Amino acid sequence: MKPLFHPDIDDVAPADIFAALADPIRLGILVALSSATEMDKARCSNFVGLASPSLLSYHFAKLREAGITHMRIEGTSRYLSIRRADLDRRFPGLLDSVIEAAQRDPGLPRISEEPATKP
Amino acid sequence: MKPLFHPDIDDVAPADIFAALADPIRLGILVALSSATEMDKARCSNFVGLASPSLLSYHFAKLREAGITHMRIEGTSRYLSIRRADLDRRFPGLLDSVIEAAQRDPGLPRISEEPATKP
DNA sequence: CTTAAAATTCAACGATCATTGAAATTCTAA
DNA sequence: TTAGAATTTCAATGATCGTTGAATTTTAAG
Repeated sequence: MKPLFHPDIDDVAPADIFAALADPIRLGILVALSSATEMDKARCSNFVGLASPSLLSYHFAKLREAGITHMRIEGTSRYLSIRRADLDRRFPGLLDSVIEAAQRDPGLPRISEEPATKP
Repeated sequence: MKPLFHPDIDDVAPADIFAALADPIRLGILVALSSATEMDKARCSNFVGLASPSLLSYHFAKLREAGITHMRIEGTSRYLSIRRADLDRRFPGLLDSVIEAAQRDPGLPRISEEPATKP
């Protein structure tokens, strides 16, 4: 289980960021992440509904390798977070306007609320 | 000479914008355009130096079809401008932070000053 | 040890991309 | 009318992309 690669934020070029944002599924992930207060909502397995596990893995890697997200491994699970401090320092204002734009896009795939209660 | 296609700004999805921005040459065009006060600087022929004419044409079309730029035909020349009002209304704050990020990117191709004096 | 859950890896596919260079277009000016 | 400048179009290229499904890895739990 090799440690995951996360680029130094200063090595990230604007074009790399935009390439990572140029996909509806990845924007959907970002939007979901941006309103994930509880930790459960940031667990990768909670993003099924956006795409198949295999495809999700691909998109998670794109976001991570572009410096947008951080991924932490815990047991068999992975937890995602936005690298907000890094991004805000390097690209001031960008993340907020990106999220705001994406949030209002009716075309984005969304995660259904209510992870289903276990009776 | 068919009139150029410019998408309605409301038909432009965030992912389309980011796809158009995911290229260093196009970011270079955007940066140059953003500081083009005089009209001469917005003429397409002033962007040689960024790429070959044929390649420039390709990138101009990408920016235009994504709703980022407007292109006006005048004789054999074309003049470019950023659709700032449209973009600011639809994606508040986005354009400014994009340009700011791109401007500071040392990796972007840039247009040389001084169009060469003719002695 | 066996099983199950979570996630990644891999090979394959068609689609789109950026780039090149040659040919065609469109307009202006001599 | 011809010559030239500005720009686009076209075909070809190799590269990368998003997607699928099957196989694999990794870890925790019975």
